[in-house]
Amino acid sequence: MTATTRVRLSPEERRSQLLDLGVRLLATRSLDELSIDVLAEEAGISRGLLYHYFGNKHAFHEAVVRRAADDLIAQTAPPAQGEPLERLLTSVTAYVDYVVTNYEGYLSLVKGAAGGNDTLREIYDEARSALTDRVFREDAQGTIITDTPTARLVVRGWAAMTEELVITWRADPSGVSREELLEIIAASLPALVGVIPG
Amino acid sequence: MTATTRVRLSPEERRSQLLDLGVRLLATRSLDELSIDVLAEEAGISRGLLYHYFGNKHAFHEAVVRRAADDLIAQTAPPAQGEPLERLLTSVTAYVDYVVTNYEGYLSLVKGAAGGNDTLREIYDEARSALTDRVFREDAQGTIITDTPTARLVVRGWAAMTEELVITWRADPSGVSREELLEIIAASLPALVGVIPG
DNA sequence: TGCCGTTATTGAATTGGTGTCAATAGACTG
DNA sequence: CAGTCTATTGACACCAATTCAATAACGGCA
Repeated sequence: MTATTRVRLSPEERRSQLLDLGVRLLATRSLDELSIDVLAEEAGISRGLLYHYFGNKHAFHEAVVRRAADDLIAQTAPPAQGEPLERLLTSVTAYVDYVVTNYEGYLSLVKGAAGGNDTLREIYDEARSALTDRVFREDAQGTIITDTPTARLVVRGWAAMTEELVITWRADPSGVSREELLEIIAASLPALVGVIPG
Repeated sequence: MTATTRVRLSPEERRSQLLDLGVRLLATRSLDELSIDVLAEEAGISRGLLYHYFGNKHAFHEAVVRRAADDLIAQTAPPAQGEPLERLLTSVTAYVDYVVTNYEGYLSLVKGAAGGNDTLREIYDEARSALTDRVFREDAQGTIITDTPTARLVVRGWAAMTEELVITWRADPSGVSREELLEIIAASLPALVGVIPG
């Protein structure tokens, strides 16, 4: 068919192109439907080239997930200035909007990472931390929360809850406004922290 | 090797044997590592027989997940009697203990279902509902919570948080006792409900 | 402008697991 | 104890993952 002459790119360009395409395709299919065949076809290259760059399918999937996670992290960076609670709200808002906009792709990312191997889960965990730890890293005064094992556990739980809320809401927003959702998420953290025994 | 003569069982027996084995093997490997080859080998039957009973791998996986979910539901059934809050605590306790005991298998179930197709996710959702809806189904008076779209959303978020808490805690319980964990989970629901706007 | 070397890229062959199906052989029945 | 039903098998077709020796763009140099 497309008997075009082969195009030769620099390794960085090619690698980047393939990763971008991989992330983009996650909006249409799940991670494990993202086969070497499909990717090569869409990219207009041979399957062999993918192996040249990524070694095997798992490694390719890892690289794609990492790229997607980096996108997320970059777009939800909390502001450098402001009150802890205010920064929290800003960051959460960015997260909600990101998920709303990139819904299908985000779903593939989450499901793929959760169902995948340990490496995938680690990458995903890092992205989650970006949403939580960063906001409190500079909250050394403990305005919101003091750093204990229990507090860490609760914050982690809060992050899981937040993800579930946003995904569920985005799938069916009926009856709940974006502002209500944001309010619930932001107010939840102090409420949960208040529940810590001791 | 095992050149045993073939054994002929009734369809119900065989089916049940294969599902039990499938659930048991989830403690050792993930859902998609549970290949037809592995199962047939472990069961001492031919691959063809698995296809005879389940049609294809997906259907087999669904059946295994459903069986595992049924186990969970059965073992976390809330008591018929008692105050709503008390019943909640009992049910949550059963859930925590179930996860602690069947950790590896539960992980495979959760990851497999989350990463899988819609059918798998539905089965998994039902199991989650067993932990939440059942407790409140008879709470028609609204002692704990009134039934609104927002409340449903929050309860769903609470369930996701609970799962994350238990799994994370079980992986590394240092610094947090089982009783503290239970207290956090049980107290979280009223705390979260209190955060609902309006 | 045209040759040359480097290396990005290909495609054919191999491997491994999924799914199909006609043939085989337990167990029950008369 | 032969006959029937059907649980069970094993060989084969198929598709996706993976390997690797051969190929051909592109930049540099004459």
